[in-house]
Amino acid sequence: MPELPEAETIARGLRRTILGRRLGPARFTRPDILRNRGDAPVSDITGHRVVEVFRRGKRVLIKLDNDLTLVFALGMTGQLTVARTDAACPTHTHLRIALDRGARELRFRDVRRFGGVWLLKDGVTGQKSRGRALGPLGPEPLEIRITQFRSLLRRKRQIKALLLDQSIIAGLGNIYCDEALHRASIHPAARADDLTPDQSAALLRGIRAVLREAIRRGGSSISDYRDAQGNLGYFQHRHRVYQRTDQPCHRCRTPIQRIIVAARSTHFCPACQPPRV
DNA sequence: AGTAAACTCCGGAAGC
DNA sequence: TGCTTCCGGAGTTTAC
Repeated sequence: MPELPEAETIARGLRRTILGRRLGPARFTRPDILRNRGDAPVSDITGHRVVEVFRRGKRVLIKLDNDLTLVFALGMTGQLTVARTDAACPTHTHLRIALDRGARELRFRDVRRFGGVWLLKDGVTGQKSRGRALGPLGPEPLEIRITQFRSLLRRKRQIKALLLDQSIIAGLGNIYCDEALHRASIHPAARADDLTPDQSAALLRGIRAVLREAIRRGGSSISDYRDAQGNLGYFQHRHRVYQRTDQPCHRCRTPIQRIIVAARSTHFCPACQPPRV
């Protein structure tokens, strides 16, 4: 499921393929995949150039030269790809935007439709209308400082629930939460405000390390994830706990356990990540 | 107020 | 073959 590294990989791929290109008309196969109404008619993107492609949290943003920004939330099964227009179009493709006078197109596909598209006016910094497209969104884990991170942890909630909360810190989902907590040797159900300063620092290091390595390997393809070229990621082969139930911990050989934390399936090593100090 | 849990969306996979 | 159940990102609702 697309989290920060997958969104980053897609954004980088799109930057290579559509930056500076002019968009043609958009065609919605599922009009309700456009989640906002009234910011601007979709026809306003036609004929405008892509001036910026970037990521915020788990979302991919495409900014145009007329200050309109397309925001893509990938949900669980979202795919954002560039393909030749004459190539077979898979089912559940909800939006197609022509490129290069129609030779190629940008395709948004989302089998379960937990994702969506927003068209925002005045860019993203124009705060006003961004509404559900982006906010409320916490700071970026790859940019946050340790003092700020520690202050985010001053709550009684379970640490994993906190990390999953996009309004606290942006971009982490189930996979990278589990992986980061394992790297930091912290139990996923530990109370955030029980972590020692050393544990908090280890956790931020774990988050950064796992995100950077996942980005380097093009993200994790668990079910539907593909990059902008339609390729699989490679990081799923490097997972140390996620979906490794009953397999040996890479550090101590203890079988990885699966429990439910924050209503999410949660994988951890009972020896390396003890419940209490 | 802060936190947690339940419910909603959706469709594919797995189990019976 | 045909049910039923599970899963999950994220918003909303309900309950402590």
